[in-house]
Amino acid sequence: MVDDSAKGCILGQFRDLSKLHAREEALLASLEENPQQYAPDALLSEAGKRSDCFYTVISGWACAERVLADGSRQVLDLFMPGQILGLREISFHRNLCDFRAITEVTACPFPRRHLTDIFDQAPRLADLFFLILAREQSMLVERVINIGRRSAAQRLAHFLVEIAIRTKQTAQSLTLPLTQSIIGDALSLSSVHVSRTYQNLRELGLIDTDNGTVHILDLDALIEFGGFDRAYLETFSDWARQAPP
Amino acid sequence: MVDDSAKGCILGQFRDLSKLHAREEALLASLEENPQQYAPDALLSEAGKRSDCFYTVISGWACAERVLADGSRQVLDLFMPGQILGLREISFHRNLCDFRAITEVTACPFPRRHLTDIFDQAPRLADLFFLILAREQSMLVERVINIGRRSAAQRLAHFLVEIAIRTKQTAQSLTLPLTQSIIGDALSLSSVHVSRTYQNLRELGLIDTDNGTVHILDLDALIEFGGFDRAYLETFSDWARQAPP
DNA sequence: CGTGGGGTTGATTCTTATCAATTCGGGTGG
DNA sequence: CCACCCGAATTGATAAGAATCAACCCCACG
Repeated sequence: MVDDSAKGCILGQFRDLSKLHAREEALLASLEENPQQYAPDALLSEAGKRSDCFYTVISGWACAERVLADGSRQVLDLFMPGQILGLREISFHRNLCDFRAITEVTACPFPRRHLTDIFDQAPRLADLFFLILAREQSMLVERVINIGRRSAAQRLAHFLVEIAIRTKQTAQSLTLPLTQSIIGDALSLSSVHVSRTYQNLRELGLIDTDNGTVHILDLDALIEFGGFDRAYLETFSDWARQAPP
Repeated sequence: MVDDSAKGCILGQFRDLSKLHAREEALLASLEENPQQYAPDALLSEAGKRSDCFYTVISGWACAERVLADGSRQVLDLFMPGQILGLREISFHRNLCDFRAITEVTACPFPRRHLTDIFDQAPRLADLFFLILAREQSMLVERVINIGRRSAAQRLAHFLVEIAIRTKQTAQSLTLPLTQSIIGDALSLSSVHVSRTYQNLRELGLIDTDNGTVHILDLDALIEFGGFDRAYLETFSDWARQAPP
């Protein structure tokens, strides 16, 4: 169980992975000392620019995106409260993609160097960051498969299930602050086709929609239909060094 | 410059990232003590199975793939000598995808636990593994963009450039031990369409092919055409703790 | 009341998949 | 050395899925 104090901060996902010491929790909390506000559509960080920050998302939704030469856009990840944004960029001294606020966002930037300090002071947290990075990678793998191998309807079904599980809105009604255009850019579909595909899923009796909320009528059927496999979000290994007593 | 002793072992990519101590090099070398042979098409490791190994590839090509319920296949990564295979699976106790030899492969399995030992004994190597994982993730991002947003011809162009750069076959002729069917599964195209697309690129004067080797007639044009950006393979940050003197 | 962004609908076009037949090339066995 | 075989590559014909273009609706907001 994640207690309430972990809402809207990154402790939650770390606690999912391992029991933490007070000192480790304090170190993680130190990443969230400098909250900033970002308006919808604002860039937290821009492709091609030198960047030496990560961000933790406190509230709101953000995304990683890449805009191609022809103006088309691919949304690469969605970030929700409690997630770390920009980790993968650490390998490079220039950003490879944009990070953009979707809704009003509160996020805490912290310098890359801070992460090495943390690794120094709590080597075991390095393991956990490693796990988190690996898990993000698995989500990208699902994205490749979703975009590469599934029909529009399956893609959307898979996407909705992923969001439902990630936001723990297991109940039927799912609030998405996403326009169909953003969903299209995430699933490599045109916004027009997202609209038709919603209709399609409604006709199949899998979901119902009204105005920004999606009602999942039959979660199991949606999971089945979208070829969704919970494994990549839920079953974690016990690799990582244990906390000393 | 990478000296010859780093050919076919993972030292090469670590040295690209940072200067290493003899002790660190010895630790890395300890990952490559147990070479195994795999026939073409053999599975190193299978989706859904419990797994607690990584592999370093010594020779030959391998891939990560996922086979869907309907029998279609998505190739997720290609692995060449000197690369580490299976890192991302560390988050999970079951494999999320297959790892398969494409050619005859020599690879060294080593247990996950070994990695924590290394992190204990050389914390700075943890940073470098972190960087490598992040870089792999960036390659996946390019894959998403390639599959999601580019035409078949651009995809193939991008793919060929990536392979050329990764294998350092900068010269015009590029040897690929890949059937068009595998290329199709990697680019989310049918094998038939890969054939037509090759033809397309030949007509554009960008490449020429004969029997498993591709001649890149105009690398710059191919890069331009495929929308390729070297950044994700080449410019690395200097994050990571420095070697103590 | 206008205005504008998001969503819906219809008509058409484009890209790529699919299916089927044929060719090519390397390896094998007689 | 030749006949055969098999997997890979090519070619052609057709079909499906999604993009694009354009019009229109709805509604929140000034």
